[in-house]
Amino acid sequence: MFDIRVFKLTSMLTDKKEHIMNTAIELFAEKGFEGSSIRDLASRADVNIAMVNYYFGSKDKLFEAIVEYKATFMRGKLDEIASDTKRSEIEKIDAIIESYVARILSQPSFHRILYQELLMGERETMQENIINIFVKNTKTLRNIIEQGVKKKVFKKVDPELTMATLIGTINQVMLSKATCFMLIDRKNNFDPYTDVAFKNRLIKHLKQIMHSYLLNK
Amino acid sequence: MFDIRVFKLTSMLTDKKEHIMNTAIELFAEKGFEGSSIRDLASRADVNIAMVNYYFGSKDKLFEAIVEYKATFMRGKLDEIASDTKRSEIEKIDAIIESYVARILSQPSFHRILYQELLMGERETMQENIINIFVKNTKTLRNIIEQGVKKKVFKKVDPELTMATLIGTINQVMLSKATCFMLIDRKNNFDPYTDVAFKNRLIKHLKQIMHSYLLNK
DNA sequence: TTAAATTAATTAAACGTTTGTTTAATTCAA
DNA sequence: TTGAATTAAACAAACGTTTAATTAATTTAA
Repeated sequence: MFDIRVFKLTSMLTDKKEHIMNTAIELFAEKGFEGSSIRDLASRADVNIAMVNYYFGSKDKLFEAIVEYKATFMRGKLDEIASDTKRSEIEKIDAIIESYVARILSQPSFHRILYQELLMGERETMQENIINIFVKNTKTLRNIIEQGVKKKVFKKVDPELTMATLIGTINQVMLSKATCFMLIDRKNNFDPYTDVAFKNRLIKHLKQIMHSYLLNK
Repeated sequence: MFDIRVFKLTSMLTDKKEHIMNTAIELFAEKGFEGSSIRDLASRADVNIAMVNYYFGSKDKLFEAIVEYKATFMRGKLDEIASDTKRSEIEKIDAIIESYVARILSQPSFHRILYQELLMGERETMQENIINIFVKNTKTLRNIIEQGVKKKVFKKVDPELTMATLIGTINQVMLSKATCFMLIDRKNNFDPYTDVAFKNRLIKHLKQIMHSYLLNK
């Protein structure tokens, strides 16, 4: 009984904070961090303006809290794939492609915020935090490619720019609907974030291009 | 004598407008459009605050003027390559890679602004203008790939996502130093926008990956 | 060519909003 | 009764923009 009530309180408390953060993610993804106001956020989240500062201290700290909060979703999966001894190098690449595409599709707004922030030169401390999220994943991916090259199942490729191709291709179509529509034939009611056929098409393309580029034949 | 004075006046007038625009490009690239204030811009450009509105009408129209002003630099070259009958399809791809990399390196700040804007959902009319800049180039590139596929010198690839790979790879390393440093080994005093060795490395990688993916062997 | 009239460029100051943040009072739950 | 949660109101600062006055340049007229 007591436990339940404590749990309920904590849960509700967290709920409200999380609700603000999730609303902020959507808002920032739409209008950018600078383009979003706390009043706008409070209105959307249906909370008082003062609550944002009450919970997070400031607008900047709200952003940091979001990164901290969502970053955990991004860790783990890649290392799991990398350390799987049953998979070959190219199978690991395939698994990473599927995992990375799925991840972005599950958190498209958050992903856009991260790259919006990376595109800005300002707020260096924020940049450092965001970069740290990627750096680990980057190293893991590079190790797989370098291992494949060493084993001579991969050609002698440029590991770093190969990663740029992999990540860059996905970002190019996933970061904005505008660029996506630019590239593929624009159709009514088409949403790259929810369209399953497009997801599979993207995965297929990435696997094909990586196979033909990486594999020694 | 009279002619010289008229020329000088016109030149200086344009100079001042251009000076404001060029300063704005640098500022927007650093802090984003929303993150930059007119006071900041006026201070950097060493002009009075009112001059921005005097010349351009508003902050939004200044942005439109910048796009209009710089967009001309981006047209022409691609069509020239595409319509060259002396070049084969793969030679055209190679030429486009070199041209596109060179173009971004010559206007890195402007290019960042374009993509910052694409990443935002807001300001739809601006988005349309920017998209129109890319759409034409995109079609030209797609035609070349589709032509290569038809002639069976290229494999049956996904033309649209192949473009995404080409453009996405370049953007991934060129749009922000942060992502660039993330991928390649970070060195002191390294600047991807001016480093000639890095430019050649990127071009080499793109050619290799496109050759191995596109060409029927 | 020169003086007056006209137009353009430039300025400092102020405009009304909106911004992020804080306060002080109040409601709520423990 | 204590402390946390919530509120409406107000804060100063910064925002894009406008104004009205001044300077500079150009055109017009004598």
